Amino acid sequence: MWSPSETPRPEQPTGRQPTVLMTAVKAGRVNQGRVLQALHDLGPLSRADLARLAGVSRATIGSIVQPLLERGLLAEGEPQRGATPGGKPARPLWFAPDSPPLAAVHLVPGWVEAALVSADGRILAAASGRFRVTAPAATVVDCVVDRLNAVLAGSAARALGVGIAVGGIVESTSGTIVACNLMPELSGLPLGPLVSERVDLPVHLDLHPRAQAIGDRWSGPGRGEQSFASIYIGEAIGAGLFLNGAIHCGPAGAGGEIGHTVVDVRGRTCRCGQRGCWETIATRDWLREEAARLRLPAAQAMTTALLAGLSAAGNADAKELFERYAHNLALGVVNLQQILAPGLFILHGDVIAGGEALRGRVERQARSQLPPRSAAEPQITFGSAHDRTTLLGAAGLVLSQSFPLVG
Amino acid sequence: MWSPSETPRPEQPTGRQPTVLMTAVKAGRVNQGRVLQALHDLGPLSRADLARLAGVSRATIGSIVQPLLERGLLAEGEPQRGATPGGKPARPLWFAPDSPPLAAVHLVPGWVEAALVSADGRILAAASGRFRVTAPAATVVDCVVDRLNAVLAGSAARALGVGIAVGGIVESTSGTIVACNLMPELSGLPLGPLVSERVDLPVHLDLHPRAQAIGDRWSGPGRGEQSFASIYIGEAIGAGLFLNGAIHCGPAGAGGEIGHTVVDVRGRTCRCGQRGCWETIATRDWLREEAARLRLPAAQAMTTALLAGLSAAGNADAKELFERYAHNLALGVVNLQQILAPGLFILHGDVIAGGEALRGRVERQARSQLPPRSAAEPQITFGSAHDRTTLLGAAGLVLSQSFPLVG
DNA sequence: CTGGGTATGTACGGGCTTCTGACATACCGA
DNA sequence: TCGGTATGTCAGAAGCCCGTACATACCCAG
Repeated sequence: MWSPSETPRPEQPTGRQPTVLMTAVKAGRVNQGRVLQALHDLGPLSRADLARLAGVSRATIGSIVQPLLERGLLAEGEPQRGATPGGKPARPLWFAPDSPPLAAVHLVPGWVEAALVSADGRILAAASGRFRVTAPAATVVDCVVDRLNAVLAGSAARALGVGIAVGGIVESTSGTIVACNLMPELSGLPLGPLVSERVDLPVHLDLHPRAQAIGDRWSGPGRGEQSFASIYIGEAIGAGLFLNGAIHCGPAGAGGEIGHTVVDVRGRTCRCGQRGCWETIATRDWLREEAARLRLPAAQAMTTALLAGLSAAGNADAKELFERYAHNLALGVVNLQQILAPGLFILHGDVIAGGEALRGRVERQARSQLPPRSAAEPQITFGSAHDRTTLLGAAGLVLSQSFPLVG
Repeated sequence: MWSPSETPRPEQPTGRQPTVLMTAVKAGRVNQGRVLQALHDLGPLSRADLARLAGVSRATIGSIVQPLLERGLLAEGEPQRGATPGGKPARPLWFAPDSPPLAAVHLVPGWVEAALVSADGRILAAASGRFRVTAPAATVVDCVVDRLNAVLAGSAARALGVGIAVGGIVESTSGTIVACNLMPELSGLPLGPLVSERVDLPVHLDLHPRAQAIGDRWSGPGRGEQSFASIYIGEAIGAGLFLNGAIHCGPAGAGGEIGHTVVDVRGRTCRCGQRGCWETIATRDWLREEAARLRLPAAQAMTTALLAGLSAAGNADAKELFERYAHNLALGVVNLQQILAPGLFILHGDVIAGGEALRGRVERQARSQLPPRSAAEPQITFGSAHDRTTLLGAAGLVLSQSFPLVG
């Protein structure tokens, strides 16, 4: 039961994308999505609150919310007194504790993690497993389905669907892994349909940084934000761009390859073949090389946490390197801000260990590098340390697909 | 009668953006916009064609189109025989020759151009004027209104509205010019409301590169494209980003400042204070400096056309510089492609004079700099030489605002 | 000249959604 | 016990899209 929910119509007179019209029922789904989003953004709200928020009548909100209550996705909380005396107390709406859960998978080279997530973002069950990077595709699929079945077994209610986040290049419309540098066996694998058939649930496949961005939006620092960039800085660098209320996705799932934007055209050669990619000066590898050059202690095991410690302890070389690393990180942020002006940048991965010392430095650097005329100063935030964001985002993929926010 | 058409609701419980819901009538407007877009993309189409294109019944298209016919925006053409024999000949729909026109203004330092544009993108009348860059704001407003009245007088039908494209930083929601480096007198000027009051028409103000992108979309190489970047390369560099069927606009109208993204962090200092902005190696100024360094003939008046000529004539230095310039241009394109993957890049401004020789070089350079795994190779196109695109785009602003394509 | 075939445009009822106004409900305080 | 106030709901109306059926217009074969 493979269901990308929007199968492209088979034949079009021209080669371009079809013109798609708005329908009453589509409008209804969009509105349901907007209400869910508002609840996620602002916490439990009564129908009256939602009506004021959207500028519509309470009756309208009632009719939008009704199907969600009947499906068991939402539930009414205890009546609560408002600030003003008098009046009927409002019954806040919130995600039902026993709502149909969402299944999520995070697949990276050699490792897979599956989880069952409640609609309000709590992880109900989790299971993970390792596999050989060189394992054949079938083994990987088995591993994914195994872990998925393990977490699905823990729930009496049938899950709404499965979201899969993959590190690599994917085509989300067909659910196919186009390429995966570190697991070449998976290239061309239609993982979405395969898993969908085995677990008999709709499956949504997408890029890891994009899922991460959705996770930030649903239950991270991006909550309630209209635009932000969610950047992963680890062995590689990628970004999920949330722009004007929707995750950005180029043709065939491209985009977000911010790690391979050139910032130092005469710099060192990147493994992608280009010179001076951001990755060459902003990943841990760069940090360790520079640390070794400066003969810092434990250079080969250098982390942002260690460096922050050395810097705070007064090591001049470490201090300089720390500042330079912040500068390098800020470079990519600044470029993105100039182009898209998301305003908010949520950093994940290795940098998080650098803590407030690093965050503040990056933010200061970024702001000083931007022209003062910029209306809103960009804000830098770190994701949470125990990084379940991607997993939550994978779950959010299911909701995003079920309730599209934009027509 | 200032009308940004979507005045934000006055008071919200929270500080964030309001939740906005979909309405039947909104859906109707969106569908009207989609139909107009399809017509603009594909030329005159019958109702049956449109129905097939959108996958809906002919009756639906009929009801969508009816109000547009009654408003005089569209008209039925002569019955035309289809390819197959038999059947009632289709009556193609197209923009009415006597449809209500759109007014457009292009305002740059020292110069203003106004035009009356028909709905199908023909320029019906034009007027331009100069003013001193240091002139007070009132003078500039007078100049704009004068030229506007001049072109408006030529039409019996009342115009739908006025679109104004401004080189500078604007806030489109309030119609205010936030800052304008080369005309500091205009900073903070609420040009939109001022003009709207004087000509008694709704006015839509936006950034020059964004208007340019809309122009490309409505009547340029971007026609029918879902995503592309429209880049202006002149004394400065700016970009309008058309992403997934909508023009991208950051908070307060920010974004698109691609000229000040860093590509050569150890390069020369930009006037913005940063080092190695794309502008420092991709504008005409760089070209002339390098030409002078190489002692090329007419270095101080060097243009891409001249350089292309010298290169074709066999001048080795010119050839090398030409290639290097193409490389520099490609740098920005590649970065944008990595981040957003628009797939299509429409270049305007000085570079156009470089002709196919330059276009081909930039495209080749860009493709060679991108990893081969990229699904779709980026395409480079030049705008038309007699560049009326911005003016047409300013007119398109009016339509875009009247018929939003995305709910 | 006539009738079959085909494709276009339109009329009508049905379903879905939101909007408006009115009504029942629930709590507070006098 | 009775106003005052805020919440949630019900019924009717309006707007939009959808499916079907019907009138229209043309070609072509006989």
